[in-house]
Amino acid sequence: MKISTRGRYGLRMMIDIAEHVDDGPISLEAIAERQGISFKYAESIMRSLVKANLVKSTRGKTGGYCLSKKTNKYTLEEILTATEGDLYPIDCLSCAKPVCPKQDKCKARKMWADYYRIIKDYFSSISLSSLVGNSSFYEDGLGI
Amino acid sequence: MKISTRGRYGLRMMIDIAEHVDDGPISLEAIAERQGISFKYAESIMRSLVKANLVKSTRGKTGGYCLSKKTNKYTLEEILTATEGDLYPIDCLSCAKPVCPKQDKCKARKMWADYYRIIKDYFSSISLSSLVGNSSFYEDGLGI
DNA sequence: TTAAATCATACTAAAAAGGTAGGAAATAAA
DNA sequence: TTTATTTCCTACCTTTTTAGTATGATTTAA
Repeated sequence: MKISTRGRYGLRMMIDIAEHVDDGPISLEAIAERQGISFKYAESIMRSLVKANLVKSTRGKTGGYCLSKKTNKYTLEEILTATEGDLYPIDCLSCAKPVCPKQDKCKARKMWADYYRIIKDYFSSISLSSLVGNSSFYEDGLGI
Repeated sequence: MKISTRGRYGLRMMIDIAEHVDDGPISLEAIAERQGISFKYAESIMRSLVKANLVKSTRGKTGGYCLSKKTNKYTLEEILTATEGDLYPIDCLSCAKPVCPKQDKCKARKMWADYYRIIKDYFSSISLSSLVGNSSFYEDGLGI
């Protein structure tokens, strides 16, 4: 039930970029430094964020990373999914996984499905912007 | 973010006992057999349930396990905590763990704390009885 | 041309998950 | 009282995942 460091660090890295959004491309070295994450590990997490199109990279000297949209357009759901993988509590809820043979008789399945819906809705309801700066979270909603 | 097999199997074992609550002590062999869990692994999970006082055991011939209270008095929160460990998404929310030095500056902490509250409330609101038999979950509430 | 940045692949170590083995202790029934 | 059947206990093993590292190629502004 724990979230991994990839998810936690990835979110912090996104917050870091968001807080320096006016400084042009942010180098990974700066992000890793500020966040206290090793450069190499941060690099591997950042690649997940790039692949998910959550950040844009520019290579070469003065290169770095910047956001691909406004901070209030990001949900934690997409950030966590990109870094952590899907949010299913159990694999058999995923269409991508083989169907559980006991599915029809399973007494717990609906409970897990409802649980998934709740946490997905929660993370979808929180924008990156609500975690940035001094905004004390929940102050501003998504899309504002 | 995945729940482990201990949590899932533990819950199914509890459901199994609840469904055979009138048959006297239920042997682990019968439970493991019905649930398709290896005897030895089921044994290790069951010990967690016994230690948490969720089930009572009787040893010797004709021994087995039975519930220590009525099925509608169990919440999934206590069953999952017993088998899975605490439900904190991140360790630094736990009093038992060392305090995070960045705690005060952490932009994500409140979000994680709220998340924890939501999932804890969810599991606390669901009784074991609501997963037992043909009751299609949510039909009966806790304490009914 | 070069320094500074990302990109890409592969690898390793530690921890957690998942599961097993063997035997001691208790108890009802023969 | 013996025996079969059950739980209890400790220790161990294997596999998977997590967390992190190493090396070098590629890109690009200065």
